[in-house]
Amino acid sequence: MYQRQYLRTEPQTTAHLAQTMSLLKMNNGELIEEIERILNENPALEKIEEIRCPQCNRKLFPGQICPKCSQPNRGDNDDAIVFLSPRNDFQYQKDVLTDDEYQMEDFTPDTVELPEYILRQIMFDLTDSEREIAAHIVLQVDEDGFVPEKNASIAQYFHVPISKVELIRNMIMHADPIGVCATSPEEAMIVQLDILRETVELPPYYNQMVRDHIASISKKDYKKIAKELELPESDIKNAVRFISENLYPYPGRASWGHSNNDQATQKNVYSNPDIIVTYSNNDPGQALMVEIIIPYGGNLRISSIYKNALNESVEEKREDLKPDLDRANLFIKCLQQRNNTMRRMLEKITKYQVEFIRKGDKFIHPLTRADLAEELEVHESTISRAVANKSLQLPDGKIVPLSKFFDRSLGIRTELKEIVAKENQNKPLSDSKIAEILNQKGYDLARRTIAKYRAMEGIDPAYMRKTQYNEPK
DNA sequence: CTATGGCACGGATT
DNA sequence: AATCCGTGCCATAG
Repeated sequence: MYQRQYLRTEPQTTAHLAQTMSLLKMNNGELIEEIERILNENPALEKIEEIRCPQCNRKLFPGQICPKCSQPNRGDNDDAIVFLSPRNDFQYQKDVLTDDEYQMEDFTPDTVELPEYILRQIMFDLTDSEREIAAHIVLQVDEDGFVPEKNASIAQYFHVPISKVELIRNMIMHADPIGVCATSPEEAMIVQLDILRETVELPPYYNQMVRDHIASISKKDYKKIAKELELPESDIKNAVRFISENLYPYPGRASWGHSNNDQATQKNVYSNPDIIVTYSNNDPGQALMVEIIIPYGGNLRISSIYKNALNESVEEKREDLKPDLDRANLFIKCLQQRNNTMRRMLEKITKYQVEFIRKGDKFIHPLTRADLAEELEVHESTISRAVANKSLQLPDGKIVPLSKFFDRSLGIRTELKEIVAKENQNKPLSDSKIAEILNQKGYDLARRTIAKYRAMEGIDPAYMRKTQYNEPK
């Protein structure tokens, strides 16, 4: 049985190989576009609307996991059940920015293109007159991602009720980047919280903290907040950590704090994930469910009409039809290939990184694409492509690039963050001191490297951390 | 003199 | 072959 699977994954022809490779490096957003393109262009391929299991072709309800095919994978991996999920209730935006684009250093939100980018996402849900209003709002967006003009004044300008403007602005704010065109950082962050709530449970007081206490948060005056909300200070600290890790006050910049350390929050990418990891039954004690989202609206098939046409047609016409048929066949095969590779890869990754998924950044194991390639008996570049551009949602709701699983320094960086968080604010640790501590813990690192990690995490140098404390203004 | 950031080199990774 | 990453050296600021 091992044999059979091996044969199925091994490409047979060069055309097969080339197409599989190009499909492999696409994320779901791109894949949808590609499928649409092929559907339009090739009459031999058709889409059937009901959802079927991509492996055994059994009919499924929307969102249902194939009961048959999720089972066999269980044997070789107790920690995670990896399966392909043919959801079509997932709305993908075609032009979401991939993680890599967010990470690119020279990527700056382009003030010319951002408005268009936003408009395209909401265009189809609006009437003509509403589009005009939306355009008016979006075109005013400043480089931080805000539109300060009040709804009331916009309403007056267009002679429409305020509620209508509110509705439209709300739609804009829910588009990517989330919170864009809000009037203030607070408003943007509230919207981001709402969106996060769709996948994660959050205490209700988070909203209040964002709305009323941003000033105190940036001053690190947790006591004041704790007092006003009548909550223990530890809760507040957790909340602040969550807020600073998951929300970004300037939707146009997509980063916290000042522009010089853009790297700091690159991990917060809001787009639809290609893979979703959850605990089965939402119980952290149970196995991980790894859901690889496959974005067909239904399955792809060779069109039966086309098949009949081919059989009934005369000899010379058959010559014309054959290439289409072959291409369609090939495409379907390549998609299966892609799915299979993704599944095999995810099985290994999740097994190897269970601790990281369950317990957090600190427990990440070192892993290189080369190792994985060897184990799966595929070429390194196959893994590279399979990892590229994909995003994965962790059980806690965070969406991270799949490449995070290969981050060599993440473990050390979180260790570093903890050290800094615990340090005495009056005598901050210098880089060399931190290096010493880390060396004692068994990490072999140079002082210079600490400085780099600090910058990555957006932590200020020691002298800055000191003065910050007793300087209110 | 100490702490830190910029530049650049070489080895590993993709 | 291109890119990323850790590190050493040096200039600068306090």
